[in-house]
Amino acid sequence: MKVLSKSSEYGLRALLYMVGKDGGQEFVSIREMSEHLGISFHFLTKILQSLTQANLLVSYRGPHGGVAFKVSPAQILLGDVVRVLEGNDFFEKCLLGLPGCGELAPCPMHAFWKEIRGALKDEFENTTIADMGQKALKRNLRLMP
Amino acid sequence: MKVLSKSSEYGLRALLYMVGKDGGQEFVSIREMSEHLGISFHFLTKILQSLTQANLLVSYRGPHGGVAFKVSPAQILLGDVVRVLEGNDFFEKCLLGLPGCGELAPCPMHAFWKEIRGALKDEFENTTIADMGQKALKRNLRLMP
DNA sequence: TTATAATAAGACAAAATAATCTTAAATCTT
DNA sequence: AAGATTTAAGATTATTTTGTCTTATTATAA
Repeated sequence: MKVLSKSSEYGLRALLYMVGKDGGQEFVSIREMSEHLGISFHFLTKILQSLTQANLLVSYRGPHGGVAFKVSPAQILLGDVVRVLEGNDFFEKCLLGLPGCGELAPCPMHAFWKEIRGALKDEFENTTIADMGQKALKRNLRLMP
Repeated sequence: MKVLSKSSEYGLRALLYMVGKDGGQEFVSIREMSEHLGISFHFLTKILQSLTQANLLVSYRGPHGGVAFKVSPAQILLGDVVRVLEGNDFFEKCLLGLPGCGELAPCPMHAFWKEIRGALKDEFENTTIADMGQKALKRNLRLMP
């Protein structure tokens, strides 16, 4: 049951790392993150570039460069992140992959999938990176393999 | 939010088609299904082979051959199908993909993911192919694109 | 101003998933 | 017995996702 792509997994873990570091105030080196989190540096760079282009982060080159939050982590929803990294229809897809599935022409799974999918969407649309970061920090939760 | 692989999508759709056809009594041609459902014949064949090898279906070659339920569709859980087609750990995976994530060493998402994942597992472990097929038949629900 | 450190961008490669093709084996019909 | 039909099995190809490598660009610092 793989819900998120590697891009989303890595992107979220990186953002949580950033919050955990200093509350998300200053530039964090991508190299440093890639090493601490056990993620390929170049791959992570591309993921964070997407988040930069989506105006969630800002980046800075040169010594002491890295990425920092452009929008406060208290205003970035988990849903915002996955929508950037996986597309806007992330929470809309049919469980059986049928293109036109919806209230008008539901597939056999539609009724119950709607519930589950809705619950996840709800969580993702009401939880911020800061919320998760707080929790992670307080209880010292894992961010790496 | 793609939860199931194409194999599972196709496999479930095929089983639902079989139930819808005659209540799952007689052999249904894979060719016929592939055409009705808009799925590649050879790919579907391989998927149904897996379900046959897992003893959920039986197959028969030659004219009027095909596949039929070995176990009654009223005794096949949705969970059984996806476990065959995607592996036994289907309902156990960490949202962030961290290998050891669990109660002892939870990731920041663990608490809420456990809930959602549990709800889905619950549905899959308490809903049979026959249940879904009944519903589909009654309301004439879609099985193809 | 030169060397160094860092991200940006895009080409390239590897791996996993999805789809197709070919040949074999089993079964039925005539 | 011969031919047609159908699944079985495995090889091959295509596509998508994931990961790596190289070169450029920007910034700092000596």
